[in-house]
Amino acid sequence: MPDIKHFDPDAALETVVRLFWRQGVASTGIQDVVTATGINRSSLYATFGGKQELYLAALRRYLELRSQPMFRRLAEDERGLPAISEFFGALIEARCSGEYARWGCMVSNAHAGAENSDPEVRAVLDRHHQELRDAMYASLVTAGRQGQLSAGADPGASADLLALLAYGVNLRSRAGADAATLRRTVAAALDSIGVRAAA
Amino acid sequence: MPDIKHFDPDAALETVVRLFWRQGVASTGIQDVVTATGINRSSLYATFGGKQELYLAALRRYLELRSQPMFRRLAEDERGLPAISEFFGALIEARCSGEYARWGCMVSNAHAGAENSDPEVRAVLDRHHQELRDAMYASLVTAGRQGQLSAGADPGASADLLALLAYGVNLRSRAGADAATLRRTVAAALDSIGVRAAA
DNA sequence: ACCATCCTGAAATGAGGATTCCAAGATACT
DNA sequence: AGTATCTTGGAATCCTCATTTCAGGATGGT
Repeated sequence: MPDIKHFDPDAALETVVRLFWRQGVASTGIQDVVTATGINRSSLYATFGGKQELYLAALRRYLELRSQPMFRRLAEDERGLPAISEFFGALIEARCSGEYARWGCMVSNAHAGAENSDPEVRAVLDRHHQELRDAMYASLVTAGRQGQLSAGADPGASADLLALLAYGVNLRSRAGADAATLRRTVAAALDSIGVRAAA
Repeated sequence: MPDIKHFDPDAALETVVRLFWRQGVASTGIQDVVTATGINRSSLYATFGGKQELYLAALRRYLELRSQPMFRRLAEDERGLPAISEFFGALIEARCSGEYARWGCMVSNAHAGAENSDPEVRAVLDRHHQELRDAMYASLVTAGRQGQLSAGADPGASADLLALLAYGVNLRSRAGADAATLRRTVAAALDSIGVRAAA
């Protein structure tokens, strides 16, 4: 009976993700969204609700479609330290070159803004951190099983360390950090965790 | 001949630092500044210029009065690894409890926002990073002179790593990260750099 | 062909944003 | 005391913000 939507909500939300990702929620107006998506204001509000709900939907989409696939791949990779090395390699590549260069990570960016005081946003942030850390942990346990870890290394603390390192990479890359330096830093971190010359 | 200022620009700027630090520049209005400082709009603009100049002045003040003293203390401390450990201890303490708990670091926060596209802001960010890294490096060289570093450790790469770790601590603490976990993570990082049981 | 139902476009709303203007007040030197 | 010079308070400006409203258009089941 009713009329049908004249646009694809999924494609629209992807466009919104990129807007909020690059500029942050506080610096992005609804007008920017209207212009970028080509959707009318009314349809926008009818489909997604207000700006806060739109941001939340975009943040959740980022977590699900951008972060979690990387986490899963890392956690399920059976190679141990090389998997972690590859994870960081891909991260630095994505942060420093290509379409999203210098955008940082949408979730990391959310940590620093005023949006993190919203409980629902905070929940996404915590979930992101938990899953990142857990993926690191799983990969480190795999590495340990294969004798890749140095004697004193604690997988739990190392997972925390590597997770925090990822946030550091995300932040500094947004301000123009050199990819080669970031790679060298990550290599040193992995080298200090693993048995010498394992990474 | 002229009338004299009826307020203390230095105290006012300190108030502004705290506003921008906590809420970010995009979420802080000039009205907020007027209310918090008690200064009139006209005097504000006559003294500091517009919002962007005010933010820059606040950011530079933060770097000079909050960051640099910590960096200097670290660089000049002759104890080596214990100095680095103490630096992170004080950092985590400041980020997780007391007056500025959950505010993060104003410079780290600036990395994630849209303000980082301003070249003058970017310059402050780069300067902050350079000085943080250099202080770490100096302290690591001191540690190396005293035989506190493990055989394969490279002071340069380790300095990069610890600097990025600090950004991670700043970010995650703003989203409510547990102080004990952060301490444990830092301890593990230092442990992996130093000779066993040195930190 | 009808019509209830939803979608769309553009304008309207009202709050809040940064910035400027100006009259009135305060200052310190002559 | 007079006056040039600066500060101050508060209103005024103009723009952008998020959100709502509503008339008209499109849809698909009957």
